Amino acid sequence: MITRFPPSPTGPLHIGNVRTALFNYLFAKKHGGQFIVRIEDTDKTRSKKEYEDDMLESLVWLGIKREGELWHQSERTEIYKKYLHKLIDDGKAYISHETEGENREVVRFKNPNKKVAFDDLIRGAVEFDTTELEDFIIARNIDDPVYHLAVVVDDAEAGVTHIIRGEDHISNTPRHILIQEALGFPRPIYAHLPLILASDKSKLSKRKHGEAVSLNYYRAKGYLPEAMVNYLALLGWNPGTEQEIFTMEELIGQFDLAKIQKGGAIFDEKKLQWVNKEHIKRLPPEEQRKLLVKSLEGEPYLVGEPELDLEKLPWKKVSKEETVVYLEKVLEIISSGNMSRVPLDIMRYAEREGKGNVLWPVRYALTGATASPDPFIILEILGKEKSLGRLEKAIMALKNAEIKDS
RNA sequence: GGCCCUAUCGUCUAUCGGUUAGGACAUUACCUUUUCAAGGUAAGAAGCGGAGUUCGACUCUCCGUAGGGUCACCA
Repeated sequence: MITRFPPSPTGPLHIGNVRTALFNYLFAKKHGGQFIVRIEDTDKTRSKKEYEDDMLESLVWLGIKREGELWHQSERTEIYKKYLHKLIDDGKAYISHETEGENREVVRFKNPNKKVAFDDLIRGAVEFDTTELEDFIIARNIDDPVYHLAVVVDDAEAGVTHIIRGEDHISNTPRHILIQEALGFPRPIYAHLPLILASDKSKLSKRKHGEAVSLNYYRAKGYLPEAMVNYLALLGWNPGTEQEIFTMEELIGQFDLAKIQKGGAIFDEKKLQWVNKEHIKRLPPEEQRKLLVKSLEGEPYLVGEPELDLEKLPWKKVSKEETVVYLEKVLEIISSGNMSRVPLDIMRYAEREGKGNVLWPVRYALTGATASPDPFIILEILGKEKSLGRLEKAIMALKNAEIKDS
């Protein structure tokens, strides 16, 4: 059993492609087969080496491991040429003299104009009448094959048994089957995946939906590879149980093409966030802390000056006067102690006075946010000077308010 | 428009003829003295419409309707 992922290096790796690669990988691994990758760079003007490198590196990051050698279609023109000649010699294709277009002598496939039916693993029986395809082009010239010819040849030569790809390819399938038949290749088993949709239910596309369609966008936002894999696996597939958080190994063990959805699925970053959070929780504490700190970079309440609402500063029923006392004590601890034992001292004090009474106003004074990570992390990120400054400011504000009140 | 595909809460989905239609994300409310990008409890929220098949349809068939994909010398 061999599955494949054939990206075209004309842009950064797309979320939809990631899922397609993942499903091919999971299916192959589940059945002890092989997962291969091949670069479809027959479009010489749009293909770029940097995109290829990015895609390959992305797969490594995700933990999707390819096997076998990496084919480049651009290096296989002699092979395609051989098959092109065979087709022409057999009368299954012919050189067509065009009156329009750049290339005057394209190679066209002689369409037998028949009905082509295939059993799709996800959709069941699908039938097309190929007549409307007419004598479609399979090469720009004898040295320059078009996608349809190249895929069929490569899949056959690589021994690909299962073609799992996006639904947008379903209408290409009859063409491919026709070429396979003309060349005497065996027919692989097809499975067409439902598309990943944007919130407007249209296919996710760079043109329409911008950066949010590329894996790099989410990677830069700090999402874990495990979370991307987990979430994407759940888009259009489910194990039939109520488990939602999976490791790659678990996915491989439970993956089943028969449980794939037929309709498209909208990509929901909110749920991705939740999946990501669940994976973070399963990490060792030091890793979690590192991630937390990293994710806080650029947080508005850390970068700019926090706006304080004095009413929110004291915890619950605590008065402003008492809050001032608590904050001044913390201020003292921070300015006198060395930073490494400050958290311990504050905690000890807070436990004596009531954790909420002390910790809440400290955290709020530092961030101006009613929800944020704990005060100690904030303290560490802000540093001694900045933290002291913010605490002093809060204390001053409280004192001024008291004067006004009385 | 032709061809193809699809159709359960806002979203991802369970259900393979008989269920108070289940779960998760999100939302809302409440709780929590807060080492908390948190946790807990609760609530609201769905079978596109119409025929048929059947004792019985979310589930099967057909017809509508809606949405999507595709119609390149791009992959």
